[in-house]
Amino acid sequence: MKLDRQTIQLAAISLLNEDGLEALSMRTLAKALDVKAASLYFHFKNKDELMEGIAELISSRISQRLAKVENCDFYQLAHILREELKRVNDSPRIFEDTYPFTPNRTKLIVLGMKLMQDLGVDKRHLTVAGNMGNNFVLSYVADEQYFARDSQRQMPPEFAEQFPSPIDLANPDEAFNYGLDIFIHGLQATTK
Amino acid sequence: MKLDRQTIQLAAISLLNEDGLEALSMRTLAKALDVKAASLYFHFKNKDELMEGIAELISSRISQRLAKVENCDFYQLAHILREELKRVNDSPRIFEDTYPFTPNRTKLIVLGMKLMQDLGVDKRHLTVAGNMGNNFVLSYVADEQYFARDSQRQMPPEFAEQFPSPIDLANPDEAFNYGLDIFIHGLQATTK
DNA sequence: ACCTGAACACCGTTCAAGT
DNA sequence: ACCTGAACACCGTTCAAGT
Repeated sequence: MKLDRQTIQLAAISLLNEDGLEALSMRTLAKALDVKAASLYFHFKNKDELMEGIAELISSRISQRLAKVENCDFYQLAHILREELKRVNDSPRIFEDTYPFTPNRTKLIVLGMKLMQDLGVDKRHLTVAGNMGNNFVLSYVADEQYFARDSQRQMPPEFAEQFPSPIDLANPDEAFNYGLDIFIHGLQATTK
Repeated sequence: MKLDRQTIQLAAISLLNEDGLEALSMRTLAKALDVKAASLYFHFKNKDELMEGIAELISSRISQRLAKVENCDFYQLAHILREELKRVNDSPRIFEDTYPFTPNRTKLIVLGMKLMQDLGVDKRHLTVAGNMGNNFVLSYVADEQYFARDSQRQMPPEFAEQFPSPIDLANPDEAFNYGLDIFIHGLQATTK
């Protein structure tokens, strides 16, 4: 078997999409690649570095898609970010768990802050606002994937009664836009 | 040794505050309690149930504090939530990983939604807005605790240059209020 | 240069057995 | 009722050894 970092990362993503993060071990990954676990350590220093590579790979996909968008605004960034995160099961957890300043991720962070500046956000607030926007999308996708996984563990019935037919994760696109609106209007309201 | 769920949960919180979540195993916890790992399974079905108990314990602390506040508004809920989460290292991760509808947590969710309704949020939007508010505080505390842990792994210097002297996690209280303002003003702007 | 066998020090969990 | 010994099936990681 001829391994390289790319094929290992892609195999890892396949496993994630089948069984989720907790089923992804160096051993199951090796087995999927028809290789021994120790071999992976020739290509990655450790599991953390592999996870970092996955986050970076996803970030590069996002960068590539963004490059094709002209006059990209913050809405489009948020939507593309969400879409690409959704393509990899448990990606929000992976992003939370890894070092964020790899090349393509840094590009995204810088772009996000630039687009916020275009929205009128003061320079002193950029890091907080950027973090908050990032956290919003990550948490949103995490909730979506959690919801998709356990259609069982829902709200207890007495609870559900109180909030009938809401715009919720059953209407995920609408709900995402609503959340995004809150954030963007909030940004603008606090900069005026 | 006379064990019960409370003492086990408190010992677990102590370990979290010393070495963080990844150092908390059933075995290290048992050792801290001067007992064997198998004993813990008399009191908790499994590790997940223990984690759920910890989240519920933190939620009960929050409930107790809130009970003493008269005319509680959404700001105060957010601040007390943040403060109590900060008392337990890696608590945001624990909240994300566990079933949310335990008794005291459910009380907090219902209260949060009520306070949002007071703010003028439409009933149809309550679940999304509630989730978003919850995610905001959890992510914020997670970032604070991450920042406090690795004072090393900072922004790379070329990056830091672009954003001089921001209101960021080095001014955590100010930054939290700024983020909270964004959220609340955004809520109000999208309900008008 | 790239992969493996074999080991090390861990995990969560179960369950018959002890008191 | 409450705890333990001993085991099972896993982890991530290392490293001498193979090709």
